[in-house]
Amino acid sequence: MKPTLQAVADAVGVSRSTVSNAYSRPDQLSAALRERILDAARQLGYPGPNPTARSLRRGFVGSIGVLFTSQLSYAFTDPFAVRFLAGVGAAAERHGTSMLLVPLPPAVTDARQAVENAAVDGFCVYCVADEEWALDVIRQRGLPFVSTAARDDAGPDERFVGIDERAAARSAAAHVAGLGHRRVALLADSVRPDAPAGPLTLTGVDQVPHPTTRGRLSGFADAFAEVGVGWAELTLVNVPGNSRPAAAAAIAGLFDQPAPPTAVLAGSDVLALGVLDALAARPAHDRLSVSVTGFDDVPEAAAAGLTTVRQPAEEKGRIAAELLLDPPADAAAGHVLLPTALVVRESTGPVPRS
Amino acid sequence: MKPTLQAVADAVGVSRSTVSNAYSRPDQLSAALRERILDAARQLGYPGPNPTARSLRRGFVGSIGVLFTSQLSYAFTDPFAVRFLAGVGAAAERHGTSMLLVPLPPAVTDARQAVENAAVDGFCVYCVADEEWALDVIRQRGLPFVSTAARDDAGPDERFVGIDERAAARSAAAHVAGLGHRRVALLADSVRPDAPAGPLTLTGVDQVPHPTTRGRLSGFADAFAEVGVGWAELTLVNVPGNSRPAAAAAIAGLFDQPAPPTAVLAGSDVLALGVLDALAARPAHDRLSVSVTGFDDVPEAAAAGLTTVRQPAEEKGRIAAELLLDPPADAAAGHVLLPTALVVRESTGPVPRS
DNA sequence: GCTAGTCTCTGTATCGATACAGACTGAATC
DNA sequence: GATTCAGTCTGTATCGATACAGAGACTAGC
Repeated sequence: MKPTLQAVADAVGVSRSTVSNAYSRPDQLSAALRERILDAARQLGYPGPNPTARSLRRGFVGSIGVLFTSQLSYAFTDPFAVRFLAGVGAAAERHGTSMLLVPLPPAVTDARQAVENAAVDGFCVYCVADEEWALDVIRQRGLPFVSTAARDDAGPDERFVGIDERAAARSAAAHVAGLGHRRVALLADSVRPDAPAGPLTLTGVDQVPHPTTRGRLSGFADAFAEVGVGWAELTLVNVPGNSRPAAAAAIAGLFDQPAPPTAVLAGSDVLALGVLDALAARPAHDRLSVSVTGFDDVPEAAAAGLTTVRQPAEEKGRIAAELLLDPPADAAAGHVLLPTALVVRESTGPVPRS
Repeated sequence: MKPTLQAVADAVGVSRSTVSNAYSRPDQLSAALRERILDAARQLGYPGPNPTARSLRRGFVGSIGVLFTSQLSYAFTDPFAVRFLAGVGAAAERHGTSMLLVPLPPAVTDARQAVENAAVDGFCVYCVADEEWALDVIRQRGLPFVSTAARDDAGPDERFVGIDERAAARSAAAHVAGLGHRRVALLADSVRPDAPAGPLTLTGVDQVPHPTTRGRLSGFADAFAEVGVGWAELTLVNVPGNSRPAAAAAIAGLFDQPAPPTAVLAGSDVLALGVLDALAARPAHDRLSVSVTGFDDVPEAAAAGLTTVRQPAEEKGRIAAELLLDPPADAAAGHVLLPTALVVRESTGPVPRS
């Protein structure tokens, strides 16, 4: 058994408080005694104050949780998520705070427990799918958090960093619409919680529970409504999970239909790259005639010539962590909107005449 | 103030133990009482057992630390490190364990503290630079750990997962030597703790403190010794920090010398890609005539046509976490050597005649 | 009717530290 | 010589839970 503070105190013949002070408040005792104590501690093999006990007594932990409302493994697969993490890490580094990555089991009950058990001082919630339950747990625990999705029911003191999803998505769709495309597929991750992969019919975009996805799909719809293409005429495709293979699989059947889409608007670059993968496996005709857009502008998008919407990834993470670690006094400053930009590359072009 | 277990116990009129059992050991009380307790807890807004207090009492935390002996920000910049993390994450996910990423301040004293204060049950130490001090702290704390660098002074029960660095590096160097190269530069991160960027003279490879770097440089040297090129004839170049720009900057001056190297062997893909960046900024002649090899085989290496040594990144992370989370009974099984393979691409070719 | 055994629930000790009020000492001030 | 004060150190209460031994009540078995 490792010795405790008490053991060191006994060895030196001082009180426990004094040993504690030797570690945590050196100004509270003479330098000589402090040296004697640290020497004795070394000699006994005392590992230093127990971090858990310290946290309990002090009332804070010194680490923040990062929550991905999807399998943790996905987080490392999506370059955007990785850049986001890098941003959080940079801010954490500056504050001397650690980051706890909490994997969420698939079953909601277990996932709730995971969030309940996380020893952290607050959460950065990176929103992928439906995370309302996670926010509930965090609120219940009374912990502060920063979300990356704008939610209507957000309380006044709930912090947020993100983009105007709807306007950003609209810019991409307007570009595609401007190129003449009218038969269009919209591709998104987890449109509905338990929907299967592939085409999905919804009466309206308001049926999409996740605010980020809903925002992007709304933006897409806006731009097409403007050129006379209604929601019902757009093909909505669900992908369960934000990964290239999943997107490729979900979209595959679409191009064999009688009147296939001439453009695919994806809710993320990872999905869009999956679409390009699927197209690459098809005859050259398809490959060249279908326009594809993504969202995020990850490094791979540039390499693939993907038209996409750029949003600042690292900054998003950095700001999320900073909003969490030193909250602005002004509530309005707790709500940060980042700029986006449409990046046009080779993956979009005019509708081919056929 | 949030209510505690005691508050719930008082409200229901039972003992604290019983409330605790309602959460942690449902089989210890009747279903009816349990429901009553949980109801009361809901009503009072009790956030559930405090994770810190629970950890203290139970004696374990339920999370493992991942230590990068470099700025945490770098970890997200190196695709190999990201894949490693993904592997750790996958294993952690299966075990229901969280991952704590601990940023290390530049000053060693502060860094030691960071490791001392981390509330974790053990560490995966991803080795980049010198981390002997970190291992000391971990040993002092009596925590288990898994290292990715083979060290000579490792105790019998110290776990390890890695590759035969020397043999792997040798295979790359032998390939380059076989192509006829004799004027060669070796590029590595943090060859010596405080050495500046650029060429560095060492009397021998044994002067390199970090075991991984030493292993790789030894392997490079082995292959060239075999074709009659001694250590003194090789140009050793130090890069402070494992990043593309740092590598590009460190190597830049080399090609303006009278007899520039015809090949550069880098200790990692990130460094090698930096060398390619530097070459891309030079006249076509240089670009085409210098052979470059990397190490790791990150996805970007394939895209860049980089000849490199492949090692399984995710598996390394996964196995590291598994060795930590359920240690093999047999000590020998705690020492895992992964396979490597030389991947020849376009970045290496015969020495140009000039 | 008595002993055993099972279910529930309680009470006390404990995990390992930090906070805070106060005691003591010796020097400086008037 | 009394007062003040800074500098050190101690003692007790506390952070919020879980472990474990054991007390009662109740059912079974003989």
